[in-house]
Amino acid sequence: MDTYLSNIKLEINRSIFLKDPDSSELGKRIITGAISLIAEIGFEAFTFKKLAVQINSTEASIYRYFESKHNLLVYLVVWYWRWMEYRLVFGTNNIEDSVVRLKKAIRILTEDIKQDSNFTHINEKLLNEIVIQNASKIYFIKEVEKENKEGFYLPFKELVERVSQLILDCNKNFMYPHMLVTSLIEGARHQRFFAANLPKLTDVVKGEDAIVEFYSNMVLKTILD
Amino acid sequence: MDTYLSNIKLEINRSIFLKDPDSSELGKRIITGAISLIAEIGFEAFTFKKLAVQINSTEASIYRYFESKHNLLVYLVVWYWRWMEYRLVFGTNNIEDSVVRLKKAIRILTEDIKQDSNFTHINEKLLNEIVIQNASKIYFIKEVEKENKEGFYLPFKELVERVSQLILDCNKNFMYPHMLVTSLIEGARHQRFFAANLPKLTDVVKGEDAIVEFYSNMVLKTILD
DNA sequence: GCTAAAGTGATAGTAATACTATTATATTTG
DNA sequence: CAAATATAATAGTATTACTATCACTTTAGC
Repeated sequence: MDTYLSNIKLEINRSIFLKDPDSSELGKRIITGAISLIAEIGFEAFTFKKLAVQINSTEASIYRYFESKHNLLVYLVVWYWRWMEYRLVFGTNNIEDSVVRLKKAIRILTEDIKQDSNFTHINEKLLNEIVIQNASKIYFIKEVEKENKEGFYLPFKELVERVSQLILDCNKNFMYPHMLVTSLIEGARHQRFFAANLPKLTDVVKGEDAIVEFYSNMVLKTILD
Repeated sequence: MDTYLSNIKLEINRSIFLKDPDSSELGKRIITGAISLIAEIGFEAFTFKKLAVQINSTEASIYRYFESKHNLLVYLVVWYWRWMEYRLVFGTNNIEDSVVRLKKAIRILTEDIKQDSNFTHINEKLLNEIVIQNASKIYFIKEVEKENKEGFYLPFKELVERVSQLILDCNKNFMYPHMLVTSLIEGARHQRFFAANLPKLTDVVKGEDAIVEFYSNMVLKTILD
């Protein structure tokens, strides 16, 4: 198991929030509370009013941090991708062999998430569940172009670009690295959702992690001749 | 180009609607109008009130067909997967060679959608856009278990099962056919969305259809040794 | 051709949602 | 200690996602 640095603060694009939730005690309670409440009742039923009750604050106070519940979700998803990128860079550092490095990267991106205690007010396991169910809701909207211009998808794009480079390190002639990486990252999360909720749509194998196994195999066979 | 049968009626699970929209003139106007309005303003901004104005009817009348806008979306998506299955069965019929048949199936599932005039009140090109942006919203919800029991996801599951069988026809030992098929079907639609809105997440190649090419190659390399 | 039933339209109403605005009271900072 | 800032408390608004009622019209069965 890798050991990470303690007390990292991940940088989040300032246009996502009105006031940095990481800059105050209330801000952190908003994030902690939002993660637990969205995981519990789902994003559709989640409201700032309910969150305010849960964290003993008020709707108006939460609106000083985020202009909408949509933007709060964007914040959580963006934080998640920055965290993934951090895990990826940390976990693939100093691996010389490009294929070994890519395999490690795929494992990091597709494995099940356990608790990570480096970011005290964020429950990564619950956040992972939230991302699995809701990540695509931040871009499958009419306002995608506008939010793209504001940089909301940059962390995801940068993660995809980084992994694409790892693929090109293995086969510099491979033509579709980005397609492969997005298929891998989104696909793996969907498989976890299907395994838990719609098992006929996936192939659950007892014991070892079929999802990591499947995507490792898929990527390597696709890029190598 | 294949020629299909005319005037097919696709069977839709009765629990999705209150009254079959295919059984009346108003019902068909609701479907036609919903497709054009959702494509235009997006599912989030879409309301029965706005739809009523567009089709010169009333909110209450639409509620006699669908109990919620969510269920109307389910209807559209379910219709789409039944239509895809129809295209698949029709298009792979009488192909003896299992690899040739699978390649044809992949093309049918991943190619860009042109107009299909067999279902007069449904604009398949617009419906395809709606499915690309909104299909996952019918299952990424807290009520997934309940809606699964009502059979809302059956058409998608049956399509996935059918393609999984085509894969097993090529390699009966392949362990993860469902994972591969869902990665393929969802992935191809996401790539089209990325190509149009977030091009850094995909690899657009001018001229031929990179998406069909990529997924054909991915599937065949993954299943064959 | 009449009656009953079903379909549709018109209108009204409600609880909840997603905010905005205002004022008062704490807390922090210089 | 004063000034600025953060938060709480409260109220209010437009919209949404429905539900309910009643009247009118079309259709179907006898």
